[in-house]
Amino acid sequence: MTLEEIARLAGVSRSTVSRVVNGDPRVSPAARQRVEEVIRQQNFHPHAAARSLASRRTRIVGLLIPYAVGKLFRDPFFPALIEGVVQACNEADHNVALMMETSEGGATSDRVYRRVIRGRHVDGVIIASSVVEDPIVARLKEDGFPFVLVGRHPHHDVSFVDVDNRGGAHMAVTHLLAHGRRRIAMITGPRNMIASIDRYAGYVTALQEAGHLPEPALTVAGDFTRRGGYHAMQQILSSGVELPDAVFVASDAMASGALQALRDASLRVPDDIAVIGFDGLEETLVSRPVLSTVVQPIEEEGREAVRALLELMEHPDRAPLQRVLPTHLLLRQSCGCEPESPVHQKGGDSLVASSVEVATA
Amino acid sequence: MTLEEIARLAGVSRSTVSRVVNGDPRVSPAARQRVEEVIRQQNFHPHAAARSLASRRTRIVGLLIPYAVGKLFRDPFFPALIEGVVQACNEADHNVALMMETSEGGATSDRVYRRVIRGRHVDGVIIASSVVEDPIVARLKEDGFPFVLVGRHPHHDVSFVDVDNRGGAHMAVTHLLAHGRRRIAMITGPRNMIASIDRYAGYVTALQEAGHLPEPALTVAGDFTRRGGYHAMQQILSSGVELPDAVFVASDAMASGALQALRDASLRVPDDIAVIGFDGLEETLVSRPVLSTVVQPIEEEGREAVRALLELMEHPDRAPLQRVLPTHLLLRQSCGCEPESPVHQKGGDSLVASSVEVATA
DNA sequence: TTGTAAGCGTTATCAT
DNA sequence: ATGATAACGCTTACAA
Repeated sequence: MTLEEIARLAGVSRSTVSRVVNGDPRVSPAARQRVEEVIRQQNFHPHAAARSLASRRTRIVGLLIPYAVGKLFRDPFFPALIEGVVQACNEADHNVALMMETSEGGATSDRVYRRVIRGRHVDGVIIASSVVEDPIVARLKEDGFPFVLVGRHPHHDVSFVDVDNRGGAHMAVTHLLAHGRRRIAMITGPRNMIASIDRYAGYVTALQEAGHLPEPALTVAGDFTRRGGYHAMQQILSSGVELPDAVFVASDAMASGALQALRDASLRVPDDIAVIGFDGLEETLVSRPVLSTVVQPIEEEGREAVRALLELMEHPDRAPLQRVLPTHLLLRQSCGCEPESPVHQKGGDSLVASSVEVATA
Repeated sequence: MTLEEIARLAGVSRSTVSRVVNGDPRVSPAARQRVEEVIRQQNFHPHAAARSLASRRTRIVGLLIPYAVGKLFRDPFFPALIEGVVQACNEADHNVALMMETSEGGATSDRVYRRVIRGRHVDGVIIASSVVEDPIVARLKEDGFPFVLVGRHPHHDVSFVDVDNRGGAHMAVTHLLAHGRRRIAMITGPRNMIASIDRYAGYVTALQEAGHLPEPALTVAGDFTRRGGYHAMQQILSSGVELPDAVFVASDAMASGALQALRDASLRVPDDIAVIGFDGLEETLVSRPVLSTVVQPIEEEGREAVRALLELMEHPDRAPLQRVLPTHLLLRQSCGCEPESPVHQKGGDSLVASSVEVATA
């Protein structure tokens, strides 16, 4: 079934059918109705490749998971991001192509890049969770290919959507200080990820504003996994220096591991050590005590990335779009805000969308 | 840059360039070399849409996440499956399009279906985690469109890749019986998912073989989430009947919740109640006590689904391909096999690929 | 081994 | 408002 056949059956020309399909207003109501009827009868749908070839756009958005963050792909962060991206794409009648660099050393990377980007398989690309100085950025810029980063980029001339990592971290640490905590440790993410760096920066700033200096032995890098958080916490506990009375952890998964390590060390949370995490994903919020955390709007970030990309594709020489979404504190047991209770908290139900407001569940 | 221009620069015809690009052997070494040189110089890559239009294949595989399982998408099961799918696609120089039904009632569903399937946007589809009698199956069959289910289907005429859910469950319950447990409860997954049904069947069979009858109050359905497992366990504990001495849980996420509920109820695992989960995903294995579980090869399942689909696309009228991958037991603390230890276990490191062999970490 | 030429099913431009 | 007609960039018989 092709446009041509529909045209014949409806007694009009190919062009008219094309106009109907594409919602062009320059069609008489009579013709439109006849064509639509035939289309329905024949259950016709235009051929994607033919369309792309003629219109020079695929209506496909690429979602690239760089190799560097592939190991984190099992973290619920990515499903959340994907959901947001797909949702926005569905609304805009676009498709999503998932690009993952599955082997190291850039072998797959290069093949995928050539096939997908240079082969014009997609109209634009969203890069999930960028690492510092990812070479793909330079390559895309050079090729003049529309792209949006999830996670900010130091250069002023690239588009990105980010969450306020620094502000969120700052709020969390300031909150711990308000609880009277003075020796605040931090478990960061991988050092090559910008989000890690920003969260650390917020931690440092908050301490400095309170007249404290971050102590090197109290900052340990994890890898965003639960196990990484466990080991990082152990490392802090066994560092030989005076124990901290609080710890800010750069992801909920790591915070969950840290809680485990504290339990294994017979330390009470929040009595001995208060804990605040980062993410606010439902999946990782359930813990004993219930985790206080910095909530970031991941799905919204995905949606926003698509919106930005579509705009960039529409107006290729528009100035770079840079949007930072607010984070907010969700205060519960692990920081000492809520009393212990034997029932599960409904995390996420009372979240509000503001960077300064503090929600209590 | 087009084939035509490459041809001109290399002093050959369009066809020759096409042959070189597609690895056709009918090209003289001299010509091939010249063409390859020009292609490299110009950094040329064939236009995907033009290729698809002429060859009538897109080299795109659709990965469909039905709406019914969308809520489970945050479970690490899906990232694992996706990784397997993408990996196999990369190897075969195919792309993967992610299709999710993001709104209920089949609205998005229908739009996505028409656009992607009928618009020949993809050459075939992998359906992730099928529910009982998903209408999409009938539709794909009717359209004669190549597809593979992840998770078995009762009909003999559809292709699928599955894991041995029933056998895995059977092993787990039999193992609990071998530990001398007699009142074995089960927390199942959603009742409309075939995997849930199969795991329950394995549980029932194992009990029956041992001369026990499954007790209704000891079987509760969860939703595959941690919170669901928590509540299901609570329900079992408060059902009024004699407490079980073991519980088989249909997913590790739920098992993790169940462990929490047991801890909150001051019951000791495995002393008072032994627990075995299902999944074997690294992410959910970390717990106190370390979880014994049925390991299923999810990534491999994804890879295998792609292989089956590619074969089906190659030979459209081949008989349906049905492949069931083995599961195996990973025995650790929660069933009573390993002594308690304060350090984290390295889950997944010692896994073996056999349905009967029992691995101890 | 190489080239010629006819599609593939649309969109887009230009008349009418 | 409608219809010819020329792209779009490639694959694929078929011919040489």
